[in-house]
Amino acid sequence: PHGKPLRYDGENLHLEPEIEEIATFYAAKLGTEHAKKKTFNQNFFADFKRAMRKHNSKYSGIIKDFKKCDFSVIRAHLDAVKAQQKDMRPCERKAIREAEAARVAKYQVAIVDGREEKVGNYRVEPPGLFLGRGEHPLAGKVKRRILPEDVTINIGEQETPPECPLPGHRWKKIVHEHSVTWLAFWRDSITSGFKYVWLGAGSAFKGMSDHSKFEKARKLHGVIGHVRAEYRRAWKSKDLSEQQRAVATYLIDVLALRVGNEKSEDEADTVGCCSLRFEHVKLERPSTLRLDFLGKDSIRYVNSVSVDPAVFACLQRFLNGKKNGDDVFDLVTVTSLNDYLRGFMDGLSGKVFRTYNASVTLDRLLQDTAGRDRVV
DNA sequence: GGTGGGGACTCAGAAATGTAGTC
DNA sequence: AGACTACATTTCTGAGTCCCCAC
Repeated sequence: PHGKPLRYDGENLHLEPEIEEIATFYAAKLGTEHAKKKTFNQNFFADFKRAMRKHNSKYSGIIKDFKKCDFSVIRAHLDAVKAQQKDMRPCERKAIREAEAARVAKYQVAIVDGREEKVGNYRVEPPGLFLGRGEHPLAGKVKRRILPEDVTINIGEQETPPECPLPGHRWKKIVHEHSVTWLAFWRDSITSGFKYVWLGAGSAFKGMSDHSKFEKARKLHGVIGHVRAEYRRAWKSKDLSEQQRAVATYLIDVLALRVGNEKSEDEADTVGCCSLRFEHVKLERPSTLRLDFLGKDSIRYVNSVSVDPAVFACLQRFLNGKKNGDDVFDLVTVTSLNDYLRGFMDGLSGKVFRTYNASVTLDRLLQDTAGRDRVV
């Protein structure tokens, strides 16, 4: 606790440590795009008030209006701490950095099947405000502190589990899973999703996995002709769901779209191929498809492509009678699409097309530059 | 068979940190 | 030598994919 007050309606309020910490999370985000968003501020303030009630804060009945909260004293303190670090002499800063590196060194490696491997993320995520990308409904919520009691450790039966770093605490569970590659996991307090500790990208597990990914893409090269012939045929199918599946496959193949799984209400509204809706698609005669949607990470995708006339006719049928909010591919699910793709080749799924597409593109660019005295 | 949640993995943008060049 | 800065690299963690299994 730094003891710096929150200014509220012109008064200095010295918050209890737990409350002060949350106020400090917000102060750290002042001036960022996050703190300009309504959802972010609303979620933060709701959690801030909830924390005050939970800790029986004496300010619980006082702090009621977000607009009267002024975090600038706390922010000034954070800025001062940063400036102080910056003002340190380089040799001093270096010494601190080296001491910290020595302290964490033992957490950065793991022995796997007798080999020493680098660990990727060896720290749990610290508490703070959930940021999220785009218009995330949960942005600004307080992400709680992860304690040893939240963490499951995966280690060999014969090995001594790592010592719990917090005195008086213990790990949630010690397991010996041989079919997975994670070293530890906990659940995220905001999304309730899994958060894992993995080995580094250079580890054997990650390397083998990457290798098999590219081998799969290479294998797709062998059957892509068959896949294409098959989906072209299915554009003319009498079965509308088959038509939809064939057009979706075409878009994934030609435009390298992501498959587009369903998302829940408490996530940002983003889409991929199978979740495209009426409002994301425009058809322009004679045969231009115009796509405009928010994809992964709420990155906008805008593209106009000339498509096969048969695809254009299919899309006209799919959109017929639909309105905003309706799925373009209402008869296709990601599961059904991947089941269909697996019929062509073991392990084939929508994702493989993106790896394949990128690999073919890189290969072509390398061919194009070959022989021309260029560094690539 | 369709659906829905659990679970484990990759992908990827933002933020933090490091480095090299210039004054 | 140090400050300043632009650019590169690394870290962090949120956002996807996909498979499994129960109902």
